[in-house]
Amino acid sequence: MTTNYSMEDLVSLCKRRGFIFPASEIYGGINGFWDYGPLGTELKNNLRDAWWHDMVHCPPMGPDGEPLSIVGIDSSIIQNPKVWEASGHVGGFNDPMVDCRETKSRYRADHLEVIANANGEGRMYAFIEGNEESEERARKLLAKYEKVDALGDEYTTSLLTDIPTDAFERIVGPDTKEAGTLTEPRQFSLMFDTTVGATGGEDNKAYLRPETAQGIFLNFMNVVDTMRVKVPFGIAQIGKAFRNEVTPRNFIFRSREFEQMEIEWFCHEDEAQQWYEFWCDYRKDWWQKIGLTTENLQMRQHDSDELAHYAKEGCGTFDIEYKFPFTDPGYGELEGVAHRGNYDLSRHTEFSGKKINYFDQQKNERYTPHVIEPSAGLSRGTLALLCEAYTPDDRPSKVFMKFNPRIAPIKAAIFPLVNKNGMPEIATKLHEEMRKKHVVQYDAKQSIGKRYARMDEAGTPYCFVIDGDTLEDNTITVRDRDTASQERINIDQAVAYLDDKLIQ
RNA sequence: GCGGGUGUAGCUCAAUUGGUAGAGCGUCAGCCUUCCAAGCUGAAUGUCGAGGGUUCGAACCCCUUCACCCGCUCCA
Repeated sequence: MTTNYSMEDLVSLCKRRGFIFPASEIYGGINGFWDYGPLGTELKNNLRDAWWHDMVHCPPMGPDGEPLSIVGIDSSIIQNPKVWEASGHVGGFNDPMVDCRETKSRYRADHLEVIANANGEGRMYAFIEGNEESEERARKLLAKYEKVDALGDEYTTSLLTDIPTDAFERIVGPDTKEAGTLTEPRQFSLMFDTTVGATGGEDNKAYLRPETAQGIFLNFMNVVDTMRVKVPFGIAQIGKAFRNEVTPRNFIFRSREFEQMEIEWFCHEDEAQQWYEFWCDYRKDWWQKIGLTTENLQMRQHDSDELAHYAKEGCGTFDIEYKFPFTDPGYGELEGVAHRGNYDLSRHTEFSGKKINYFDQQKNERYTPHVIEPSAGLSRGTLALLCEAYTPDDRPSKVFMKFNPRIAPIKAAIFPLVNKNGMPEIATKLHEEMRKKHVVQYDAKQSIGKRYARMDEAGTPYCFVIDGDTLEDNTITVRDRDTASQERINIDQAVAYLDDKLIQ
């Protein structure tokens, strides 16, 4: 299936119908931030609640036929800054980067070396550390520049980071022939920092979490000590995370403030592989269950060179990817299932000096559990649901949102066919009854066709209409969003009818 | 961060060679309407993305800036 609409069409509908707006729009917006409108909030909350229900309150059956044990937490966005040193986010991801103005290439400053004559005068040639081809090229160019056949000992290499910045104009980049094209090393901090306390100052610097996972690791012992859980078990958390992405792009797909739904599944090292496979399969099934179609989903194993620092060992990372309009025919990450080993718990043990492990009484064994992490994007999931639902059609609205009823922002609408002759009274009564259990809307304005069309764009799966016959025989019509077909049911059965349709 | 493009009403878009903005749809109100944006009448909404400059005069030309889109780069 190839996408038959553009992302701009979807963005336009989201704006028009109150799903998603640009953040601080009246001030010209702000790059990488978005606000959820009334319908977008309902949609996102429905996805969030479905996940929480299916993972925490009613988790799946494990391989042994017993339900999994998963508990939830909600940790603080700001933690002690040492957390991010232990996690590897400070240091590992604060790499200074160097850009080449000529070739537009970007390099990590600490991965570049420079070769020059020992007195440090004249041109210097940069190359990529550990890359023979690159180094050879630099040596050749330097030899040519110095007009020598071979470089002797008087030519030495040094780290780019040791070169004073006023000498950069004499450096030739790894992929260019001109000197002075490299920028000064610039810090790319992908974490937002902030200041705790009213007095401010560098000593009070803290970070907005770049992932919710660490909050779970921090509370591992608290949960073990209070919840009577036994390994294997999981801790789930949903919440905001913040990353200073270099290039926010593609609507809410890559934004700087986003929401994650993460489970850290703690297990014994010997069982990690088995659980890893379990979670890969289960999580893909779950996305299908929530309404994404098979042909738009794919599983992709990470190559070894793209693995995160915490996933270097163990069985790697699987991405569950969705075919978004802007990635089509490719796919974009929706959820990553990573084997984090015992990296995080070990690091926190090391950095905090506190005991973080698990004692298995039956086996009489104390160990640091391994972790399988199904980490899903709530924002990205919401976007995938919007993309999946967007259905161009020849009906009056030209498009309708084919949400799975379970996650639809509005479950049903109640209309009097005509706004008189006793119909509004009956419709109002039905609306008041239905809204006690479900998100429903009442609409009596304008023609019935317009009202159906409005609900089509909002993705409301059912419309109940009170008409002339209702006055005679107590029946109403139900109109199905996807087919526009109608059936008659007794008004007394309307609530049960909707209940039934929403249980899936 | 780089290159290209775009920015006019809630949405989609017009506005001749620079002469202080329009349409369709939507929204709202009234009438009318017994099942798919119907009909009639009427209404509201824009500092033309923002700031500066050139000009007698700028939506239009120039500069700066912001946001969005596409391609690089990045994406723990």
